[in-house]
Amino acid sequence: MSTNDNQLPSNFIRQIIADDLSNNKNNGKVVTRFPPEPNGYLHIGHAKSICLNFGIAIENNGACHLRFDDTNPEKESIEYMESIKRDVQWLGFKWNELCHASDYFEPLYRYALQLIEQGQAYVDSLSAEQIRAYRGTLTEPGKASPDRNRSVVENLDLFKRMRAGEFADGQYVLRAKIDMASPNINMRDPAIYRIRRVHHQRTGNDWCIYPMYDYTHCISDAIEGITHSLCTLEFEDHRPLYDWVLDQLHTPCHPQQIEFARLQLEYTIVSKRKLNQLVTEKYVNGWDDPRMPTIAGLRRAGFTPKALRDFCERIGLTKQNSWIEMGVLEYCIREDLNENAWRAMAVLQPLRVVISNYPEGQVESLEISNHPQRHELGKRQVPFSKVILIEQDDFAQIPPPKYKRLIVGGEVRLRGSYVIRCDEVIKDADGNIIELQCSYDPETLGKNPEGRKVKGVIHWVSEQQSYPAEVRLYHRLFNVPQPDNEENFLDALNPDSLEVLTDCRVEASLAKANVENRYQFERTGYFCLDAVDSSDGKLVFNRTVTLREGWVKD
RNA sequence: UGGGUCGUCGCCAAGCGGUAAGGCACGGGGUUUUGAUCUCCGCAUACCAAGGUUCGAAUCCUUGCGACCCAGCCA
Repeated sequence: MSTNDNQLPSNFIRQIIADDLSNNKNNGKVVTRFPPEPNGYLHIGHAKSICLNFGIAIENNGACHLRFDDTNPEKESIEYMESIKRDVQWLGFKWNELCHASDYFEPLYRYALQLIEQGQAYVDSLSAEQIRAYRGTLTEPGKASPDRNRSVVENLDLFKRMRAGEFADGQYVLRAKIDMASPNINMRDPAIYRIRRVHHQRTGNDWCIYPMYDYTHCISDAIEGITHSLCTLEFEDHRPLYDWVLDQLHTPCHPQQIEFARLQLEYTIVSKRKLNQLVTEKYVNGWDDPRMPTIAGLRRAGFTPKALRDFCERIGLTKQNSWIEMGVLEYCIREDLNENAWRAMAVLQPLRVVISNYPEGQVESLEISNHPQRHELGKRQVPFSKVILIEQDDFAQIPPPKYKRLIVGGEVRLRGSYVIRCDEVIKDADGNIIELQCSYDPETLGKNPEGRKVKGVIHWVSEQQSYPAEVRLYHRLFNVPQPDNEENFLDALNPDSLEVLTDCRVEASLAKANVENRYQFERTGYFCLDAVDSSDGKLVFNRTVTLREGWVKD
């Protein structure tokens, strides 16, 4: 699909690519890559990168690779790889090639030999602590390791023996020989290979040395013919090293690294380490807990791929560190769901209403539209009877100002049904309201009553013809806009982020609800069936997002 | 004077020397059998600050100020 790019919002990366194309750089090709390390689940910050990389490729008739940056087997797993593939596909993207940094372990090794032969890499016997001490500080230059001038022959021998497994983990490291006095600390002879006897999820025990990110990433990009290597701002300082490696090795192509600001969303975190901690220490129920900002969590909560893609386009792309308000994400999902979700009625906290003048035992089938604007979505039958359930909040003995729901002696419209009047409140011995005695106006089905205006409309279900359900209301996971800035982000956790309602009743049509569908429970929000905890006999709904609130009672 | 990057509305963000787009949020009208949706209107004489160049500066120059990133054998 090619896109008319003057319809897409301009951003600095689109401009760079347009310029490159007009200069026929890379022979007019655009190849990008999304390169996650498989050490956790993807989150909404990754969604931004996915939409960027795949989007750029689609817009320019180019290609985008999914590449696993799997050079640190200690933290990586097949489970994470599978989840990443699933999430990228669910977001609606197809990779042109599925790659792994580990596919290149052999060429990477040969390139390292070349660097050594060129006198641009050496085997160092300093310990990690010593290397840190030799590196200097932000304001002071580093100093050379005693091994820095080891001969090429000796370096070659040692590096080959590193690979052969003759040395213990940590005993040696291969370092690029650049500049120990560079003001850019990344250029002070960075380590590019370490000895680590760890089973690799793909290469097994073939290797006991593993290449480091800075050395691997640029070469992987070059091998794959990537034209634009898009990454986040913290790698700006690494670009000189990215370019240095490729310059020494004379690779067939030299991709351009371009950095952009990572997504920061208010009231949430996108640090993999911290998300991992929430899961392993059971602050949430897994990576796909609907409160998590992971793709899996958002999916389970009922977010749609379309809404997430729209969000990623709306937030823009710059080099400015910025915080996106939750309102933007909520707007995106509401916009999609408002248009596409089927309407239904569900009473979350039921209050029994007996319609005294309605015939005992009669059940009427009312036909109600599945969508108020999109009539092509059809209608459904909703049973009405003498005893119905309404929301406790929709009745008030002492109404707050501007209240337009049910009050004693007042009238209200039952959505898609009749107008009822509340005649009497029934209470138990403790004074709790347990039932309302109401009467209905048989002349008000499908038409307004004569001579009076009924302002309020409330939802309802028939007591007998409704189904029990559990409804989970999710609130923000954190109480502060920027939990990452707290001393301890766990202190900012919202203890009430999960609210479980177990006495809900949903209209009959929802008994056939399926996981793929999204529903608007009229007047309360957007919901979907929980993909994990629902079963044939049990309905569990997750609230994706509330409806926009135009009126909030005190 | 360690290096790198960034400062345009409450939050994002266009703008690339010709006189401040757009979105979200917010406020106010209208429609509505969802306090939803939809719709109309309003919302920066002003672009971190101060100088300078120019007929003309958010855009160019100078000097300040502020914020973020970097001292893993993580990515």
